[in-house]
Amino acid sequence: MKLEILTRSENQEIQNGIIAKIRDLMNYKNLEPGDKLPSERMLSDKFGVSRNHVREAIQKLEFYGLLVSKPQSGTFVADIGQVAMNGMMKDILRLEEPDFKSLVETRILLELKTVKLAAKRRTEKDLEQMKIALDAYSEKVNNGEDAVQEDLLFHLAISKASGNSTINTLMLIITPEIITKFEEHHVCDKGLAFRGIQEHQDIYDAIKAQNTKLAKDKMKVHFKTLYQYCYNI
Amino acid sequence: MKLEILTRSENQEIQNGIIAKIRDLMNYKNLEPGDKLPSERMLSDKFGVSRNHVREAIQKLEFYGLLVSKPQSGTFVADIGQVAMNGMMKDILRLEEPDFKSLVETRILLELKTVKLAAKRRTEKDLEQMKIALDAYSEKVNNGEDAVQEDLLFHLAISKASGNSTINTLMLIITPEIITKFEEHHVCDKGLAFRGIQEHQDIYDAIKAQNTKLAKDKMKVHFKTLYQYCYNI
DNA sequence: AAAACCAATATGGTTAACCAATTTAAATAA
DNA sequence: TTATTTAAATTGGTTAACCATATTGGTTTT
Repeated sequence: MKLEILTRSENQEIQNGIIAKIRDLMNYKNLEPGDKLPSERMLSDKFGVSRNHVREAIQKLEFYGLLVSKPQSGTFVADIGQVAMNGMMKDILRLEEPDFKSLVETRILLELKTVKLAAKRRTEKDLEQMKIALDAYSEKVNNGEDAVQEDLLFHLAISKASGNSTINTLMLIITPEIITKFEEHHVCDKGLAFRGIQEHQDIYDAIKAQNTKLAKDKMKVHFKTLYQYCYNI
Repeated sequence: MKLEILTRSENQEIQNGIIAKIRDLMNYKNLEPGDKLPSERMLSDKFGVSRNHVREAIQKLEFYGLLVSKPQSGTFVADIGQVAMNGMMKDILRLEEPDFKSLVETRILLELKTVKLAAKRRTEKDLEQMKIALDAYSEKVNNGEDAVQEDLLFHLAISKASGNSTINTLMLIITPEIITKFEEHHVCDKGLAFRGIQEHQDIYDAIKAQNTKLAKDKMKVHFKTLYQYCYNI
């Protein structure tokens, strides 16, 4: 419970500590792109932490594209200059848990653009998938059940229809957070859900008709309540 | 070299395989939100893979918010329904390496909105940071050096000034990929870079003046060349 | 002197053993 | 029978040992 959160943030702290030490080392040694980092064992020894922690820190930096590990060879500085390296390190270290408002704001701005792309590029198969998600949502709502998941799945189907794999990935990253926060803040009441059926249908129709402007407008309507909620919190 | 990529994609494959097996197990056992997954040892035994692989797969699913691990207790299905669970699992398994076009497209749509937020919310400290990044860029370009990193750092400073932590995180995720692809595709020639100085200055001035519309327009100008390049590739 | 070869070393990745804490259930007391 | 205590088993996390291979330095051969 509370301990779990504590240890988790503690872990985050020591991992960030290691990342900071790696950054300092890279600056001190003036490591340039392509240069090799000391081995994981040396780093764990020098920093006085376990090799696993070093590995995890390196993997995180690898995720952000700052390092590249080659098996049986070493870990290398990615092809990114020292300035960008320091700047991104700083950002990564200051990464905070995204707040609800910024999540919703980002989702809205992403989806308003995504729905236009979807209307432009959707294939027949995309339409099928969206229809399935739409029906699943309607059924849940009509049965008086909670339908937050089906709601988000419909929106994910749209992002997939946008034909933009990056957007799809980003939506995938923020969606679970949104679901969690939605349920925390009790965003979706029954009335909202019922209205949602028609709104979803409108969006679907606009995408099917490949009417980009209408699709965006309908999405705007759909987000109206959420938008107000977001800016009054 | 090529082997490295091969083994990497192989790893990806077995990890995806494990994720698929976890999904099947969850469906077969009808696991609901809050239910406990079999222990890592049991899973590694049942699937015939090492416990580390199971752990990594679980951690990936944890990153996407589908599972929650509690120390000395177990791994639990997140508070997300079976429908959403299956949908997201499917998406995660089909995650592909983002292509250049979708990366650029996403960056443009994100930044056109971000710059407006930045113009609205920027603090004095944000301005300072942006100025530093701006000067660093100018200096590199005037010295005839490559300035892709400094360019991106300026844009990251904008996203930070937007006051939206989620956008900042997403930008942070796609930036390294963009840098890499830029250098692969040789997007930035000298002429472009020189023009970039004035364009950056214009954007900075607009943000400083808190003129949201102007800021967006100047950003559009800045992206014009990139935009064309992106849609003619 | 230069090139080719080989063994020794160093490296990231993998597997197995270990730990602290939590959960479970059995034993005991009421 | 029920409530309480306690000990054993289970769990995710951590540490240490192990593996296959790329790299390196020296040796030999041409």
